[in-house]
Amino acid sequence: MRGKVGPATMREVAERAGVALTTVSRAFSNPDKLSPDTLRRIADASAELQYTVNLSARSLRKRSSGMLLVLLPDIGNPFFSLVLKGIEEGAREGGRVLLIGDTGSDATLADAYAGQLDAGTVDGMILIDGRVPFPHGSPARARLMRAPVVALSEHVDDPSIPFVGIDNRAAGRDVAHLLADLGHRRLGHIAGPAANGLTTLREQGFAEGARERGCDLLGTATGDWSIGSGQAAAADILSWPHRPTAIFAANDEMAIGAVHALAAAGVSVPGELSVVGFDDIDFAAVGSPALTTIRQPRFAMGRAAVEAVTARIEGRTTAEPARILPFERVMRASTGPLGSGQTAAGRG
Amino acid sequence: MRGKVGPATMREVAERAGVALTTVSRAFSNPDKLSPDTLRRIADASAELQYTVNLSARSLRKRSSGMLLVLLPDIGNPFFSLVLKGIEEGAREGGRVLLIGDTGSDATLADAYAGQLDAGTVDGMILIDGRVPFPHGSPARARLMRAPVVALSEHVDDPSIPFVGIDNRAAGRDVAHLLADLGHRRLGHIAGPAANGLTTLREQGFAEGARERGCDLLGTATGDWSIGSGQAAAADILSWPHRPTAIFAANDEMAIGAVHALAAAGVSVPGELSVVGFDDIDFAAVGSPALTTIRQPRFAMGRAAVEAVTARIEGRTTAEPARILPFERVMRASTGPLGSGQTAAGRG
DNA sequence: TTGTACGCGTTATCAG
DNA sequence: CTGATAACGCGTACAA
Repeated sequence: MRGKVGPATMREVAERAGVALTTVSRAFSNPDKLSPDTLRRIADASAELQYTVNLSARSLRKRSSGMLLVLLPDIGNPFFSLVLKGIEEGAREGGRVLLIGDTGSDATLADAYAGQLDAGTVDGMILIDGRVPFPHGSPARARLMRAPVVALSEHVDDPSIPFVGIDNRAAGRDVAHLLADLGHRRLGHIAGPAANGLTTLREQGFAEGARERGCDLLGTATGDWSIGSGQAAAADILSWPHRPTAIFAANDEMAIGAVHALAAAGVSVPGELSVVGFDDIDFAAVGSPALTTIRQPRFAMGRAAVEAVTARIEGRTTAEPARILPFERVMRASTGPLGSGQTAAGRG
Repeated sequence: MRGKVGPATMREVAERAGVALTTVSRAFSNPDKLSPDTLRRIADASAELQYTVNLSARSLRKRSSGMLLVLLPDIGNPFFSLVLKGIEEGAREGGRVLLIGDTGSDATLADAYAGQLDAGTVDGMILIDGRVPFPHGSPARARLMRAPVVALSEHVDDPSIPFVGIDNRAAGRDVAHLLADLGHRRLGHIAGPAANGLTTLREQGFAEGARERGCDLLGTATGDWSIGSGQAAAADILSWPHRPTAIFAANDEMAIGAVHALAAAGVSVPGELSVVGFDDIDFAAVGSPALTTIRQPRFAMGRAAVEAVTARIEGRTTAEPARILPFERVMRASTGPLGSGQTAAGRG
């Protein structure tokens, strides 16, 4: 007498619709090959039973799950929000769903997540944390390399994995040029964490651009992308024997933290010190002063990344090794020409 | 001659380790019940083959997947970042993984995601978008109600679903009291989208608190939680015939937008107008002026929510109908006593 | 166009 | 403590 508990199965739908199990299965994969009448009966039966395909079973059978795994270092970083929206939208259009792994930059954890790909639980993987799971040379790594994987935003050390993102080095150079064009000659940098690929590229580019324009890169303070680390870095910079007239923070959060610390220390921005950020997150536009920054096409990056994995999943050979998207200068109020503000205490 | 392609299976591990398939299975679920020697051989074999359990198969068999589904309206909203971190951490500790569904507040989409729960693809669900999937009274809804589901941050219309979050009405009242204590009597409000439960609660609470202290709530401008909508709302408020001396924005982003628009319009904050936000996102602390706001314990909320679903999943009857966490006033520079700034142009 | 039969990789049950 | 065997729900040759 006890009724069934779980959701309906195909067999139940089949019985109710008066067709064979197979037919129901086909109704969900190859609807075109069924007679309209049969299809309708199945649709009705499914609706009445509120039937949903069991994804575990389908996935076991098809060796594919309709899931995309996204590995990122910190879901709390607002930079990722729009990127994820782009990925989400693209995945949805492709009928796939997102599994998000926040690795906290922990390799063991990342490997654990990646095991899902290896186990066939997910169809493809987007790496936003700059690291390829599994030790180089291991069988698991080898298998990973044959799977649909793309690196987003940050390069990974394996060149055979397609990359989607901007040219970070060029962007770093551009910041130096921008500052040089404003007349600045003494530059400072707030870098991201040392081991990070983005940190390196932006810093190298910045140094290169400075050199090209005959500017002095007075020094580099190291942060960890967070607002707080930007504040600390700014305090550090203020203690340097030779103070720069402009600083470039490798992301907006550190730039915002720096601006805040500078204001607290009574240093006017951009009057005494110009500040440039990176990413153009939403809050960059509404700070005071609003932040000059480099805009990354975050949403488009997300879309491009899904497109790339999807292509590989479906066997389309769009195997471009890299998809470099354009970045963009966004000039706002946190930068000004050299000496603009040194004269007076401020301009009201 | 063609080698196998996919990852190793239990059978292969079993063969290599010289044990039965069943034994390998047990090694991964009940390791305690195996002899150390057997366990070791299986461990070795697994390592050599880089074996990973196939989660689809396990999930099919166990009718549970080790996944938690999180439904949220907008992954781009920084409020969710820390909440998600809390959920993530809790899920991980429980050996579970996160499936994140960004519904964009779209009911159809939410239902599609929720179907996964129904199909047993996910073990539990955390609703952060204030809506229970599936029409009231439908079989699917009925099944959902028996599944481990909790509402986080925003109440849902079904009282039988446990809630985790703060008392938003009380928080709204508190803001009014806070402002009244500073001497303000003419208040304005920037509300969230009309259909939203959070909007209603905070607005009602604010109105209530204002009434209690004999303040006039001059009007309410409606936003959509975004920075831009806060800017627009502020512009609107400036056009009111009677201008308030303090406004409460229902979240920090709108508050930040408002402060920005106010500054652009030459209105000093808090000199001429005090502004209070809600949530205490990271950026609230580093704006200029830094934002007075109500802090929600975002991380703890996430943790509490996983704890609640996990309890239900594991059959522990911690079936509290609600888990109300404390909010906290955070006084910063965007509020000041009435009239503090009306006298002079500013205080250097 | 529709139905039959088998297997995907695991876990649970029951013996040994 | 260990092993054989039967499902779990679905997709896909193959046959009709």
